[in-house]
Amino acid sequence: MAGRKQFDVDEALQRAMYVFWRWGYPEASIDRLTEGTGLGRGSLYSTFGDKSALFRQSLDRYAQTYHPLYDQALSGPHPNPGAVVTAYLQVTLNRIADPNVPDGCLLTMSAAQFPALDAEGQALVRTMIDTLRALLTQAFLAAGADDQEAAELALCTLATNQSLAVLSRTGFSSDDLATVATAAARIPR
Amino acid sequence: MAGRKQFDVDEALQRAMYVFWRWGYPEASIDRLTEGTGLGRGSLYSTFGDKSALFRQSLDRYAQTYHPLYDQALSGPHPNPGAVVTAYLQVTLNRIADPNVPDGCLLTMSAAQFPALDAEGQALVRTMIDTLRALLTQAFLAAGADDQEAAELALCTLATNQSLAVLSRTGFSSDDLATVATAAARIPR
DNA sequence: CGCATCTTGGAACGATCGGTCAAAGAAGTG
DNA sequence: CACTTCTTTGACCGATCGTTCCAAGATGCG
Repeated sequence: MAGRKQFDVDEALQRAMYVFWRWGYPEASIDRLTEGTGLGRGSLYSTFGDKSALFRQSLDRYAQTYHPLYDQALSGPHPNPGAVVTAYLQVTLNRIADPNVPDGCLLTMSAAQFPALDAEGQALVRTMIDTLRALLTQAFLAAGADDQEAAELALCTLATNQSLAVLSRTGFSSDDLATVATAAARIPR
Repeated sequence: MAGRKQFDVDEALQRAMYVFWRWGYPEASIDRLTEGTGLGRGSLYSTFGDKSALFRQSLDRYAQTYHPLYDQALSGPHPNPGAVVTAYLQVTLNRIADPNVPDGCLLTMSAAQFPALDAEGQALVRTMIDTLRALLTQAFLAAGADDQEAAELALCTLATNQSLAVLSRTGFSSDDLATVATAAARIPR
């Protein structure tokens, strides 16, 4: 049962990402990862390296998949922190369509578990948040905000996104999430 | 080295709470709990029961300690979601004074790791969040908001608190936290 | 076909997990 | 002092952790 790879690396990485997303790094055991990906232990290790490396590749894939949604959501004429609701509800709809997609946000969950990550994981999470913050700041600058406004709006967008992620983890309804996001949209500049 | 209890139960519970707070439930190993509390395994188990029971007692203690800060922060004439900054910065100041106090918020961290908790832990976290939500709603009703406003402001306060907790986990500065909280305070009713 | 190359599944490793238990010793009571 | 009661310490349990490794088998090439 071997010879050439019998699975799609990208698809396996996506499934591994879901496992980390759902369970968090500490509870994403190798057994859960092998079960979630359908790969054997040997394939998993030879393809992605150890658990920490797989986690970092999952974070990378996550950013590549979901960060563009921010640009999209904030590219309108009057971007505001509540615009993340667009991106967020898109993910929510994805989740309803595909029950494999967990609640919340992998990056936010990883940030919450920060002390439980190893040094490399912590460094990557910090970098990703800094990158996202810079990306959001650029979006608000592009929309005409001055430096201070852009910095503040970027921070509030980040904060709104994180709270939506945490709220959804404990089963708050889409209506509640939308309420929070639209309230954030009313923050006056 | 025995006879009568040689430690203060309340103090031990407080230290155990810090361990869960810092590491999260899955990474709060019994070894870390014994080290953090200074108790032996036998004392820990005979006093508090198993790990899950100790976690729930830690959550209870957390609520008893920190939920009154919300009442305090929102008891003024014009409460708003940003008023949580008062409570939050108080905790931050506590943390600076006592380095044992971890970053973030135990309840928010537990919510983020929701799927990693057992059934009893999940039920307790949900109950605590519902209780907090009701508590906040009451505070806004008492301040003269109508039902819909009170519900919305309570939700936003909860959301702001959660984002402050997550942001602080990755080392965001007190200034950044204050920016988020004061922005939330400007949400118009 | 013969051979080298690679993948696969699963056995096995030491470490650590949560949890239990018994021996040892301190305190209270008479 | 004798005796009971309770706490503490640390060894120990089976299960699971992350990781390594190898035999078995499938593929591609000459």
